[in-house]
Amino acid sequence: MKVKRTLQDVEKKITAFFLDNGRMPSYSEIAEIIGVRSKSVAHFWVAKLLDAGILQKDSKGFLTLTRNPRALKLAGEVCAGIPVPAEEELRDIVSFDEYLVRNPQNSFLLSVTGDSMIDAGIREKDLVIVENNREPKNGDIVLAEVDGNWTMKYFHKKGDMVVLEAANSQYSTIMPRADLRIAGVITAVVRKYHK
Amino acid sequence: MKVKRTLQDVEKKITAFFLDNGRMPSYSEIAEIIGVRSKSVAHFWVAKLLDAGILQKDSKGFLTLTRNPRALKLAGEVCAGIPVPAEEELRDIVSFDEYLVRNPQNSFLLSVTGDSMIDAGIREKDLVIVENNREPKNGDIVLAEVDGNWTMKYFHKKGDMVVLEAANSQYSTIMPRADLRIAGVITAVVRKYHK
DNA sequence: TATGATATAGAACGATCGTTCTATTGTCAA
DNA sequence: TTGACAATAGAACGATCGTTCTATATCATA
Repeated sequence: MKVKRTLQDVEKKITAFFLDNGRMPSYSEIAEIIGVRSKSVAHFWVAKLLDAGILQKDSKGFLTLTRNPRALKLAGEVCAGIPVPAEEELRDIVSFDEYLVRNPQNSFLLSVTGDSMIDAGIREKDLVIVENNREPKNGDIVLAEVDGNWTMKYFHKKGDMVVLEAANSQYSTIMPRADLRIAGVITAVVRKYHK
Repeated sequence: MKVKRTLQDVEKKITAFFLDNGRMPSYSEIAEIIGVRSKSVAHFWVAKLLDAGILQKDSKGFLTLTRNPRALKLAGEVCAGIPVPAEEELRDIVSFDEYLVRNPQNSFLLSVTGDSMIDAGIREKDLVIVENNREPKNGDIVLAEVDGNWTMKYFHKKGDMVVLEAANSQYSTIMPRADLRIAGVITAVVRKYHK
């Protein structure tokens, strides 16, 4: 009933602990989760992981994960034959939370209803991230109150005239009166298949 | 030059530390970041935050943040007048990383080129999350190699016959031969405006 | 001004931390 | 079988942790 412990095993268990608890385990806890009774054994394995570059220590000597455990690999690294986007921006995506939301305090989520933005690729049940306290620019998609209903429209401003335009030919362009209320600007769209 | 310290000030500084360092600060560090010289002062303020429910302690006594600092508010809580989706699923979204990616190890990112899925709301420069090691079902969008090119298509299987269909009327339906390669199933789409 | 509440400083305490040491066990190749 | 190395156990150490204490400074209000 002997099991051979590998670097990957230990890494996975520490990563799992981090994801579960939101912090790194102490050496006592590492000993516990890898199934040994001595802290020095945990120290022994952590030294290996540090040596392999899988773990790091920050400036205060605390253990940290070298790579974001939720980071996704890029296509080019995974599957030869798939064209590599090679966009520099992509290399920095380690967290969708950071990538999608610039200003968490001033943003909120909205589940899309209706088809007024279908031609812009925004569909029913998509989630949109709306950021308030942001000045809409021409061509932005905004969340606005029109005739008592909240909808999403393209925003255009010509001089002092504001025009709200749907991305759906079945809707007509709207030129609201003074009581226009704009709740925010859509900064991102996410859609999940396979719930 | 006296500044009045408030609960919100301290909360913000601790949250900022957590976001920067990926861990909670020690009491010494809290004293440092709020600008006092004594650990007991940090303890004094942490006690207040614990009392207010802004901070918590986990089972081991370690400080943790009560709420995810990156979590987005739901529309209904933020802006009265905006229709509340009231979908139960929405209440659990605290992290896009967790929400979008079920299986980080077997998923990768791809930047979309081409317009073959435009009618499915997947546009050029969108990011799609592709999960391999998943059996495609009818109606799924898959990443497949067709005639030496990688494209995204709807997947349909009728008996033993596999049909790949674009979501763009300008493309014809493809019924590949035996050398069909499917790299994975698209599980999510994200689009960011305002880079 | 007097008084109480609030906020800060600094010292002290036991507990736990990370680290290091010795000793023992297990594994595999010579 | 034997020797070399890897892996584990357990004890010990100083350092830092979180906590608690007393004492002082600041502020609002009576």
